[in-house]
Amino acid sequence: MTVQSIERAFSILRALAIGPMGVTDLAERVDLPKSTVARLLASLDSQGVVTQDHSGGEYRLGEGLLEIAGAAQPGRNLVATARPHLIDLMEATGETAGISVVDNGSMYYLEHVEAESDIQVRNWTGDSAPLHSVPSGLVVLAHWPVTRLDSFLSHPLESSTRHTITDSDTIRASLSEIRELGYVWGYEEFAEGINSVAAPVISSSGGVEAAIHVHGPAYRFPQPDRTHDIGLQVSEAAKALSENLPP
Amino acid sequence: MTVQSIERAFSILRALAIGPMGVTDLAERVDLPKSTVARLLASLDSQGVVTQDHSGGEYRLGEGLLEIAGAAQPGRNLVATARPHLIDLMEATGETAGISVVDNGSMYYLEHVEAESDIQVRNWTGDSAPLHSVPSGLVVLAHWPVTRLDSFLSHPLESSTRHTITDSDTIRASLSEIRELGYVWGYEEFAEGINSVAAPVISSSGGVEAAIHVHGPAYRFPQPDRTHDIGLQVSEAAKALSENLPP
DNA sequence: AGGTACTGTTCCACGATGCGGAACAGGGGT
DNA sequence: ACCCCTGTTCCGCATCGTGGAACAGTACCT
Repeated sequence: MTVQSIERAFSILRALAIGPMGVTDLAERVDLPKSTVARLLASLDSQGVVTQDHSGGEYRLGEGLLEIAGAAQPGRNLVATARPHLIDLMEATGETAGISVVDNGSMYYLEHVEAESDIQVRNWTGDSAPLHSVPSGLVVLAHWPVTRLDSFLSHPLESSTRHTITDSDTIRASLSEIRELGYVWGYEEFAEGINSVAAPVISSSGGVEAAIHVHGPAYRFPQPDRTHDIGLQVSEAAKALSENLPP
Repeated sequence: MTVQSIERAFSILRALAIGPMGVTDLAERVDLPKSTVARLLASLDSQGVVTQDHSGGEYRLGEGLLEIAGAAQPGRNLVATARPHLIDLMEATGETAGISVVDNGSMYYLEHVEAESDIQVRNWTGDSAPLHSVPSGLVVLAHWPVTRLDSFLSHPLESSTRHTITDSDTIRASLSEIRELGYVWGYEEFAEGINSVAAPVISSSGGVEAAIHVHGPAYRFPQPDRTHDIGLQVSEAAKALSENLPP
């Protein structure tokens, strides 16, 4: 069913992820005979995923691992796990649902599930938006440690539309509300004619790496009496996703 | 000399680095029987380094790979980046300073900087301690999302010494205080005769992955009038480290 | 120097373990 | 209904990995 050597190889890699170690320590840690660990390490070494400092020294994780992992674009299967939730949201609201991640100081749109409607927001996948100008960015900011938030807000904030909020104090004030509520609405702050709600996806380490959201044309979305209702749905979906995240 | 299955497993991973593929394509690419590839994939899947979209679908590289690879660089120089701060702390307090990370539900002691004193706590490097029994674990718990905290506290907590706090409500109550204060003292809770302070190292995503701490013999550490003073120093050091962490 | 206590590495007979051809099961497309 | 493709399971065979023990270095005390 499952291949023993692979299982063992990866427990070795995981052990090495903690820090460089020698064969003996490693063997004890993963509870395997030293000779076995040595052989597995030799194989992993020949694959370039581990290296030893000087011949006969400690082992550490190698470049080869980064080479492979580099291709695993951040959030590749975040998308896969998120999809079902996005589809639910889309069906519940009738509007486009999506997920985005923090990338290089902006929100990067990873995936979209389109509404079944003739008029809908365009596919934003692959684009980025400034954190302060989109709800998804705001929910991320709301969960950042203060020091990081301070340094972000200390740079001047640009406007995307005439509705964009660029005053750092106003933003700061809204963040605590966002933390309480669990979601936030944005009204044409990034693009004219588009409103959206977002909620944070929280990883098991407690950090916020992503947000999911629903976008719709401002003239019909949201129905004024459903803002809280829809906000809760997004928040629920985000919470559900947070819980069955891979790590 | 070299383990066949590992060699094969990594050629599969390398092939998947090109892009998501099905078993058949993959088998042809790496020139192996389909059944063999399927079995290897199943193993890799159980390790979380590959995932398939929907049961019976294509395979792609998984999050687990990033988890390991992420530690390839930053993990190794976490210690390097931390060292100067630990040395500062050690010199300021005259006691041993260290850094530990969460590993497999425990705090794992990564590195120690020894006090320049004849009597000092032993080198804890490489050992692990239950999260609830050490200050470093408590500061980590204090920054976990509630759902994860709940599941941790739902398991029975073991005592290490007669001072270990095992009541989940008592712990829960102390966590909010820890969040406010930024540090926490532990008095002989994990080992008799040892007191320690810890503060959380917060990554750029907002998650807590490590803690730094100062340990000393209970008879001289801390001087009762300096608990807050020393706590602040540890907290400052942790904050400083958090800020020049590699992303 | 001479020990001692480590380290990582190699050897090799044994048999558990992974191998792979072939048969199976489940979807989509036509 | 078919066909063709997918990923998955089965199972006997022997290859391949296993792990104890012996080896070979190296750093550290006496």
